[in-house]
This record gives sequence, structure tokens and C-alpha cells, in this order.
Amino acid sequence: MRKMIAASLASRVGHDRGYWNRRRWEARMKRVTIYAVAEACGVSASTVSRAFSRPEIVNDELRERILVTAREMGYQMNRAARGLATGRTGMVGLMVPDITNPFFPPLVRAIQQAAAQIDSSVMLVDADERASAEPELISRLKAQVDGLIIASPRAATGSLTEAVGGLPAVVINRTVPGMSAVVCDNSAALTEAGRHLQELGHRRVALIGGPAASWAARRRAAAIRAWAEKSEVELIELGSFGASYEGGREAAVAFAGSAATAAFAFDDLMACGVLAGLAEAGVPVPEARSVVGCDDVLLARTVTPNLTTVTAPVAELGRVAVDLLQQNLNGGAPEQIVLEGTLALRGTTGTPA
Amino acid sequence: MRKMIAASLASRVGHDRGYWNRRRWEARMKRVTIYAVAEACGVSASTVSRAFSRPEIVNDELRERILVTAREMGYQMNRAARGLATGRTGMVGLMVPDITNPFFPPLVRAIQQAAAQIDSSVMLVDADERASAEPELISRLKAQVDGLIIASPRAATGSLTEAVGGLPAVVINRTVPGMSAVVCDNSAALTEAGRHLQELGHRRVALIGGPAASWAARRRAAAIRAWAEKSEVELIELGSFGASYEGGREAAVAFAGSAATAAFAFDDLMACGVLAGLAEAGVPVPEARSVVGCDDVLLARTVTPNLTTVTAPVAELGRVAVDLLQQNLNGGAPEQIVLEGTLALRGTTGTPA
DNA sequence: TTGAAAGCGCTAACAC
DNA sequence: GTGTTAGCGCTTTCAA
Repeated sequence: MRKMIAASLASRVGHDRGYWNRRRWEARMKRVTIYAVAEACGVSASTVSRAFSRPEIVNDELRERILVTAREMGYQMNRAARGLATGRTGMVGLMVPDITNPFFPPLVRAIQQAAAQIDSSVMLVDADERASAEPELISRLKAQVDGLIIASPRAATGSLTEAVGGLPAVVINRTVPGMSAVVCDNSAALTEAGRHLQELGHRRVALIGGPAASWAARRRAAAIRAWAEKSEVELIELGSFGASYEGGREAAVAFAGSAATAAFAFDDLMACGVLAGLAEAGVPVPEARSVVGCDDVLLARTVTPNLTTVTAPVAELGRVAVDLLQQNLNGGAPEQIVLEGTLALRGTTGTPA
Repeated sequence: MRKMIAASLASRVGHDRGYWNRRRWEARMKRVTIYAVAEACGVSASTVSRAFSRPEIVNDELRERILVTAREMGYQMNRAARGLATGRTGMVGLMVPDITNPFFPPLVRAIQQAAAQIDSSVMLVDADERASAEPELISRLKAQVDGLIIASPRAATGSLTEAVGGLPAVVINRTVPGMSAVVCDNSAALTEAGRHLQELGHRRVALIGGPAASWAARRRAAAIRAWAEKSEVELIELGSFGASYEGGREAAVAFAGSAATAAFAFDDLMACGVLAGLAEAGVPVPEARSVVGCDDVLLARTVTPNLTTVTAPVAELGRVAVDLLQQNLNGGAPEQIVLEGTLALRGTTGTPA
């Protein structure tokens, strides 16, 4: 039977699309399947299949023998075939809004590693900072993965829900009704940063807002407002800027022109932009002004002076996201988990002039 | 026939592994297949299949009708099924040595976008900077993708070749016999940087070497040595350091203690480390010392003063990699393409004291 | 240009 | 505990 197939394939190869098909044909001929392994072991294909997918139900000795010969023969499971049979692809889709934003690479890494632990691979898509592209990208991913991890999506809740359409999904640093979520709550750490500024003697502090569409930006702003309200400090809100280095430089102008002696930037990228803008304007940090960032990306430690910021437990964020997804995959209900950021005091906060 | 299958599935659902299976069953029942579309259009499944995979061979009007109803019914191709039938997965594997190194995110993005253009998805794995893990990761990827893009691999040529084992593959910023490659050649730009330093008056320049295992590091070092040889400049080689910010800070000590007035760092990350190290030691840049980096990562523009460096055409690197891979996939022979880096003069080079 | 039918490699219900 | 068998959804001959 197998022989016949080989023969019929072989006959094809002479004509039609030439080299290309010949290569594919060769690749196939070489391919070791469970049937080949089964034959070599003198067992049925199902037994080989079980030896891999449910090892506990096959005789220990036999299983060992199968596994060994499989390895010797160079057998590698065809995941497409398994996927077709089980309806599971073994892949998780990961969408990030902008992989060049230094917050995401460590997260991507953590997710990829955690996924590997549960024998899944990560299919990555970058939304290239275009919120409107997100639903489309998600729909495309959807057909190829078992579940989705959506990092800090910018798109509207409704369009996200619709795009995801019931597929298990977990969002990171945002909540979306009906989906699992892991969020990093920086409120406490930001409040602590506020107290720290106050103790240093700051009485007027600026809030440099991030993109209006950002859920995280709103949360952070809310925490800071709440702190300002409770304290004796005057909060000067400096409107919203792009969550980028450039955005920060623009904000620096506004900040320098204001009466504030310290500023919270939405994130580290912006904070570094602010630092650069202040430097250009000849305003020394932390002598004349203080600035605090958020996220603790690589940049925060490489800028001089080192940025005072709020450290997010990125690796854990990733691990938890994969965990939650797996729970969903196994029929668990959506769940939300909150992790806490911690304040990292460094060189950009000091006593005001 | 289809009805029967549905019935038999339905009967399964009552017992066995409960909720989990029920969900899968529901997901399946909902799934729109080519058969459903075919029935709705009153044609055979093969015709629907052809309407998607080889549209040119089906009657224009009919094809339109099929495509429209497919969209209306929410049909989404099952790639596992196609993969099983064609032997192609529609995925390209992308391995990066360290996604948190700022050189890679823009590259990853470019690759993902280029892949999307040819209707492929990207499966990402991060080697977490462990050269020895690379072969294993590649082997795992191999079974699930049509081809591989391997960015700046650190592993030995032999183990790479073996791990890839004949699968179409293209390496980035390195050459491996038998594989396609795109490399960014920075020699000309580095030579130009050298001439620039010389014109500024530098007579002794340091070479801060990158990791010994890095192909790119060796190439860059070679270019710089060649330039020094031809010019009147004394080259002081400062041994090899880790390709990291920390590595750069260590190197800064050696640099500051040397007679060199300028230094080439292996890459921008190290260059920034050098900058930080010099700043700590109270050595002003570019007044006392000059430094030039390589790659032009985000960091190079955010550090103060902005880093003089060599800009790599990252986006093009990614596009070309995908192009080459596609050619390989279609039976083309391995090919190597060289792109040129360009010098970006910025703030870290100046007249020596 | 279209349809029928077989097969891609694996899983899982069922029988032994 | 293991074998038999019938699919998973798509592509691709081959015949009409």
C-alpha cells in the first residue's frame, strides 16, 4: 500500500513542475512517519502514536523501545497531522503593539520560554503601533493558533472582543471583559514614588500623560492623581504625548516651561526623551528637575543619570499569561491576575533647587 | 455522510472528558469547511479548494461567487489541513540569539512583515544568548516550518549545518556554507569612520573587541585592522568583552587606562557601556575621548551625546532574508547578498585634547 | 473547467 | 495494553 503511493508519486515527479516538486517529493520520501517506526518495532501505528501522546498508557518496556527506535530513525512528529486530527495546533499567537518598544522584547522572551515549557510554539505578530490593524491581525492569527496572548492592545474593546471571537485569549496590561488578563499594577509604586518626591521637597509635580488610547496610561494617571489629591502636592497635567522618545522630548519643553520641579512620565521611553529634552535646554537633572519613569526597560539603566522608575515583573507577566492561557485552553473560565510593580530609586530624583 | 460524522461526534460528547471535549466539539461543529462552502454554492469541494489555491484555473464568475459566499460564511482555511496535504506549513522559523538586544526587534518586525506579504507566518524562538542551545532549538523548529531564518547565530558552523539538515535556511550577518545569507558589510563605513577620526587628529585608537564567537565581531575587527594598517594610526586592541552594556563598562576601564584617544566598540550596546564607564570615571566625551559604535540601535540615538555609529539597513536586511528564503523554497540555490552599512556622524567623536 | 476519490500523518473510539 | 478503523480538511491526480 505504502509502496503504491510511493510509485504514484514517483511517476508524477517526471513531468509537471520540475525541480520544485522533485524536492518536495524527496523531502516526503525521506520523512519518517509513525508507520515506519511501527513497522520497525513490529507494532501498530496507534501504539507508536500513544507512546508519544499518552506514554503512560503503553507498556513501559515497549514504550522505551519505540521511543528509542523513533529517535534512531530520526522520527519527528508532523504537527500539521496531529493538528488536523486533534483540532489543536500547538501554537499560541502573540500580538505586540510594537516590538521595537523596549518593554516588549523581555516579555516576548518570557512568553516564548513559558510556551516551550508546555510544548507550544509562539507565532508572533507586530501591530506596528497601528491600533486599527489589530483586529485584522488577530483574525488572521486566530485560524492558526490554539489561543492568543495580546500584549497591551491599543484597539477598542469591542473590536478586540469581536476579532477574538471566543478563542481563548489573555490580554496583558489591560482588561477586556470575557478574557483572561494579567496586569501589572503600578499604583502603589507610583504612590510611593510620589511620597518620595514629596519628602525630597517637591511641591509641584507634573504628570506627562501617555497616549489617550492607552489603558495603562489611564491607570497610571489615575494613581498619580489619587496620590496628589491626598497629599499637599499640586499636580500639573501636561496633556498627552506619544509614547515615544520623541514624545518625551516634546513634553520636556512643556515641563521646563512649567512651575513643576518634578515629573512623572508615562513610561521610560518618554522619560528618557524628557531627560534628553531637559539636557538640551540646559536643565540639570536631578539638580533642577526630577523625573520618574515607569517600566524599567533597558534604557532606564543605560541613560545617565540612571532613571528612577517603576520596575515591572516582566518575566513573571509572561509566565502568568501563558499559564492563564493554558487554563483557558483546558476549559477554565477567564481570570484576572494582578502583579505589583516596585519602585526603583535611581539617579533622576533629587532635592529641588 | 457528513451528517453521520456529526452524529457520531455528538454521541461521543456525552461521555468522556467532559467540558474540555465539549468545547472542542462545539468549536469543530461551528467550523466552516470547504465542504460547507461547496454545498452552499452547489459545487464540489475541489472547486472551492481551487478557487483559493489556484484561482486562475476556475471560471471567473464561479470563483467570484465562491469567494463571496466563503467570506459571508466566515470561512477560514485550516492551515493544518492544507499543510498535511501539501507538505507546506506556511510558516517560517525565526531564531534570534537575544531578542532583548536592541538590534533584533526592528529586524524581527521587518521579517514578520515581509513574511506576511508572502502569506507566511513567523514562528519565533529566542536562544537566550546560549550558543549551545541553538542547534536544539533549530531542530525543534525544523519540523514545523517550511524554512528558517537564523539571525546572527553564535553556534559553530558544523552544528548549525547539521541542525538545519537541508531545510531551506538563510542566515543573517554570518555566512554558513550551503545556506543563503544576507550580511551587512560595515567595512567601508568603519574605514570611513577611521579616516574621520584621523582627520580629527586621533593617532592612537583602541579596538574594543566583541565576543570571540561572533562572526560579525571578527569581520568588524578585520576591517578596522586593515584600515589601521594602511594609515598612520596605532591600533590598540583591548581584548574581547561581552557584547553587552556591562561588557562596555568593563572595557571603558581598559580604554581610559590606555593611551588611545578614540575607540571602536563592537556594537552600540557596548559603546553605550563605554560611554557610561567613561562618564563614571569623569572622562568627558567627546572632549577627552571619542567613541564610535556599530548598528545604530535605538540606544545610539537616546544616549547623550548621541553616538557616532554605523547604521545598518535593518529593514532591508529582513526583507532580503525573506526573499532569499522564498527563492530557496522554490528550489533556488543558496545565494549570498551583501548590504552596506553607512556612517552616521553624531556627538561622540571630536578633536582629541 | 469541474467532479470523484484517494491520500497527507496522526488520533481516538471501539473491539479484542 | 494493543490493533483496527475511520476520520480531521485540504490538495491533487484522473476522468469526464
